[in-house]
Amino acid sequence: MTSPETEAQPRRQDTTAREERAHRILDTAAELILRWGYDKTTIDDIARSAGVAKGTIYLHWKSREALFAALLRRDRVAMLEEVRHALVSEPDGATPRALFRHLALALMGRPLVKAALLGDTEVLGKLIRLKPKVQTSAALRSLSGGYLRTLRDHEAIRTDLSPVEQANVINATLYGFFVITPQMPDDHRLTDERLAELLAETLHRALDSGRTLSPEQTQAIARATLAFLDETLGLAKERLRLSLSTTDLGKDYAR
Amino acid sequence: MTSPETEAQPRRQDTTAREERAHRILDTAAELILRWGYDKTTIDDIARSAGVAKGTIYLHWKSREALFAALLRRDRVAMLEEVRHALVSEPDGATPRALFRHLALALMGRPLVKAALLGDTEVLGKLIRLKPKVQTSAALRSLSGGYLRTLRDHEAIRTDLSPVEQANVINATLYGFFVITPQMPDDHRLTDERLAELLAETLHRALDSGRTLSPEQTQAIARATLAFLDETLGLAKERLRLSLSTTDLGKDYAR
DNA sequence: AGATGACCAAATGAGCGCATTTGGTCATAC
DNA sequence: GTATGACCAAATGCGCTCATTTGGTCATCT
Repeated sequence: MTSPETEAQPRRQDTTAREERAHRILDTAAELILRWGYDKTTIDDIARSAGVAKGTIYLHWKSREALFAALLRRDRVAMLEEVRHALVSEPDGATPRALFRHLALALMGRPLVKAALLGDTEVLGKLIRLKPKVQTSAALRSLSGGYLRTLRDHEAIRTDLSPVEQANVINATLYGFFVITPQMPDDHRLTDERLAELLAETLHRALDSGRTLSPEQTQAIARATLAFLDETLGLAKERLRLSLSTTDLGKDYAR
Repeated sequence: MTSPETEAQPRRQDTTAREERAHRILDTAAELILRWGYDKTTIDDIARSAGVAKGTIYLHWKSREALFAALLRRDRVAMLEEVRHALVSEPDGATPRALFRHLALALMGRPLVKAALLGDTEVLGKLIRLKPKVQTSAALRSLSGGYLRTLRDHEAIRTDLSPVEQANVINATLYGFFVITPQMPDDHRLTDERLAELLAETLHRALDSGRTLSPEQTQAIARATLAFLDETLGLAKERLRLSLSTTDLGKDYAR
């Protein structure tokens, strides 16, 4: 017997090849959106550049918007993984400071994520212009939530500032460094590494409690930091999965 | 003898009344530009609201653009004077930290100066859109120049960061606090006073050398801080004077 | 002289028609 | 089942017109 439809997995041809194609399409989309911006990047362009027919793209995503959502999400996951990798290789261990530094550095190398964070209409065009709502995504929310509290509980950061105040400082500083960079006069421009270092140091000085931590506490902080990162990463991965799965061409991409 | 034209001052009627009228016009312009934005605020509107004829406005400024330049400059001078006043009344004396705090607070109360600083096209419209050049005005330049060096020389601020790096930190942080504020979710919003305090403290921690200064050094810092402020203020006043003098309807308003 | 507002050239903006493009579908081919 | 591209309704962009508005001037009045 051939047992035609009792397959657990709905048999689809070469799942790997499908995924590869999806990524190829996203690669092309990334290239085009960075060159021409969202508004001027058409599905036809992407299909042609990726060497597939237009219809094929709609076998992967239900709309143009969904494709770009997937693109953004993929980039975000890649960035977070990059951060995670750098963080575990960090000699000092996973300190908040190291987290900020690697996060900043990774962000600078991801123009798409950066554009999304800054709400850059130049690149993201109407994708943003029409919904400037959810920008401050769940990431920062959850950051100002759980992680900050944990750091406070361990007295790794100051307790004389409320979590809301600390979130403001973090947001503002992070944001400021990214907005100001491209518009500094040439003779004031620093390397990405230096900027990331300065940003991390500024936040460190702004928030650090200054007290010397016991090895146990340091360990706990490192664990919490990685846990926070993994949580964020997991969430981002889940979102990405939704954006890539064929079965579920969900219509919700709230960033 | 009536000595008709040997008067030293070219006799013009009631200089005071003229100035008052100029300010009344600027007041109306300020109100209108904040309500409707630069693009939608017409000379006719201003004239009508200020109770003068359109021609009269052109007795004060040679163009619409010149009028708004005067407006910006007047606001900047007022803001700097406000800062100066707050700074000399400061119990701690004129520390850089107090300077930043008062500057931030004053800035928050001056939507026009803030809009100019942030390049807010919503308010300033084409006035900015056409010349996004000179934005980072001479103020910040001279700040990163003379004043920072003085602070370094007195070892009031760290010497392990270059002036350029310090300028980046200051710019980014300042900028970040202002950009992020309006777009924070409601439950994360702080008062202007608290924000200014946080900003000043963040910069203080980021830049301060941490060493205890002798009374003489403190004095020197205070003097330098006030001197810097006065220098900036003097420059701003000079610019404003050019924007208000009838004799010289100069065409240069490079911010 | 100082102030005014009618006046004008230029800019702006709304509306319209038309050609092209674009996102998305689906009958067809493999 | 999978991929394709011809196909279509809708959107976009462009050129144009026409009416209104607007910045700026200047003859006139005070």
